[in-house]
Amino acid sequence: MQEEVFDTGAHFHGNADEVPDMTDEYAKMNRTLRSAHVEDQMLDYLLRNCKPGDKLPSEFSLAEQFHTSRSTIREVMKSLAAQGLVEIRHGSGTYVISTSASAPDPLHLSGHKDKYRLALELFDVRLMLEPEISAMAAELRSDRQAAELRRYCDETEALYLQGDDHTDKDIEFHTCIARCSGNTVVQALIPVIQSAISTFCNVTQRKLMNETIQTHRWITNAIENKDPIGARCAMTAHLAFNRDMIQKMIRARKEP
Amino acid sequence: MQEEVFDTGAHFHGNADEVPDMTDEYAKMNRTLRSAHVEDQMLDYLLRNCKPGDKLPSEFSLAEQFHTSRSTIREVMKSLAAQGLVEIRHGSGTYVISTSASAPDPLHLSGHKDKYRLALELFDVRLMLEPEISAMAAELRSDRQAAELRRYCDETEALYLQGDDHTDKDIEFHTCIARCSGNTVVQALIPVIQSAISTFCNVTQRKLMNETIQTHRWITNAIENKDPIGARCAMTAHLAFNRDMIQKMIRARKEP
DNA sequence: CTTTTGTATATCTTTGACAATTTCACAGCC
DNA sequence: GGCTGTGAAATTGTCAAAGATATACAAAAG
Repeated sequence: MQEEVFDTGAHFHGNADEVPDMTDEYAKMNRTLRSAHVEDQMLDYLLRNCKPGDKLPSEFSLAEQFHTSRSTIREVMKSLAAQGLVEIRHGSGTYVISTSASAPDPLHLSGHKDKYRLALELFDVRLMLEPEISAMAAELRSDRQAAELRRYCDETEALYLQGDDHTDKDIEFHTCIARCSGNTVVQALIPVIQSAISTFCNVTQRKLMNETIQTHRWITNAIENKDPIGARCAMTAHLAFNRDMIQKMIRARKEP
Repeated sequence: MQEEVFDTGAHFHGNADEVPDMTDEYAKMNRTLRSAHVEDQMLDYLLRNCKPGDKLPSEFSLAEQFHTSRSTIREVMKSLAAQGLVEIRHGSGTYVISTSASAPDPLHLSGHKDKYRLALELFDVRLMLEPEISAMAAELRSDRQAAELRRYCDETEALYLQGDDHTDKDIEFHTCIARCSGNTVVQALIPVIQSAISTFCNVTQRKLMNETIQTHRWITNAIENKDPIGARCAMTAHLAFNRDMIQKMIRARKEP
């Protein structure tokens, strides 16, 4: 009773003679390997719609939904399992372990002495990367990605109103922008940097959330309107505001 | 010709202390999954007997040596690839990336499909980070650091005149600038990015070295003169030149 | 209620075949 | 000689089908 939860982008499979040439979206991808594409989509889905503990559809079912073979699905799953994202239980099924694809501390930032200063440096790096990335995202985004960003805004606000922690959603939002930009390096970098901020520094404050929600919408609007300069400005403002917050915390701790 | 390099523990060598023939008994006794066992052995072998760059036997050959099927081998390889230990190249073979469990590829960039595009993305990231870092370095450098930069320039030129590879010195030079800036995050990031370029992309060309040496001196002079804007410009020019080189290589490969 | 049994479902493994890609030697040309 | 392209060989990628093995769950037996 597993519904079609995955949007494989490859519907309209009525003709059994031959898959013409994938689909419009596939055609854009320059003939990349099937498994890599499936893995990307799977990763997208895991990061977006899954909670730890969730059970994935069976391999057979996944193979059908992705219009591929069980072997391919198995190899993708093995890869995801090796990355610690899912766990495969023989005879039972495949389960989501974690929805953040980040290793604990790949850059060895944990040994830093002054956590405020580390936070400042991390925000400096973000200020170099993310405004530019946002501009690129505004130019290159797909319609589906724009909708995704908007959804993250809504979900973050919902978590805020509930009083829950929105750190993970925040990371996903910024990672999604990196994904829109098409730059896979930044895409890998953002979650590492951001989770380092939340893990080692813990400088989030509740009064920041309001700003976060508002500015995230601002950024989203700019990207949706394909306005690169606007996106760059909004992202710069967002990060600068947060950096200033930390700067003030440092001063407050040192002066009095 | 690939010899029998793997001791699968499942041969009929007649070692009494060693496990007796258990080609079929593995599953029964150990209860561990076949693929997990093969992966363990493979990992053992990689960590002990392999150097980065080594080519592994073909999947078919491995399947024979481990008394298993190609599918199982493939799944093991997918898992190892996801851990950044090996790289699988379609039509070519499987190659060792790293022999240490410590991540030399913490961002998992090795699995990228198109190495030219990856190089481009890496340079894009450097273009976001390093000009700014250079400007900071120009303001914050110490006298000893300036001398250090100058020494790197000399050493790089010496290597060039000898005809040796100067990749490592190049990485040290840029890392040193990051150190001057005081930002430890960028300092950790630069070597990762730059070694990824030289490891996964291998787009260095001898005619680039001349430009490298000249521009490195330009950058060094600006930092020495405490000229932030000059340092930013020089670094931008340096990276932009290299990025353009790659862009041309991509065009050359696609157009004809 | 507890234990056993049976059944359905899921993953694991094997086998065989073919497609896609890369590599390399070799012939042909300037 | 040096360059080019062409085709065979090697290698990974994908697909399909079948049986083996492990788990989950419900029904039956004690």
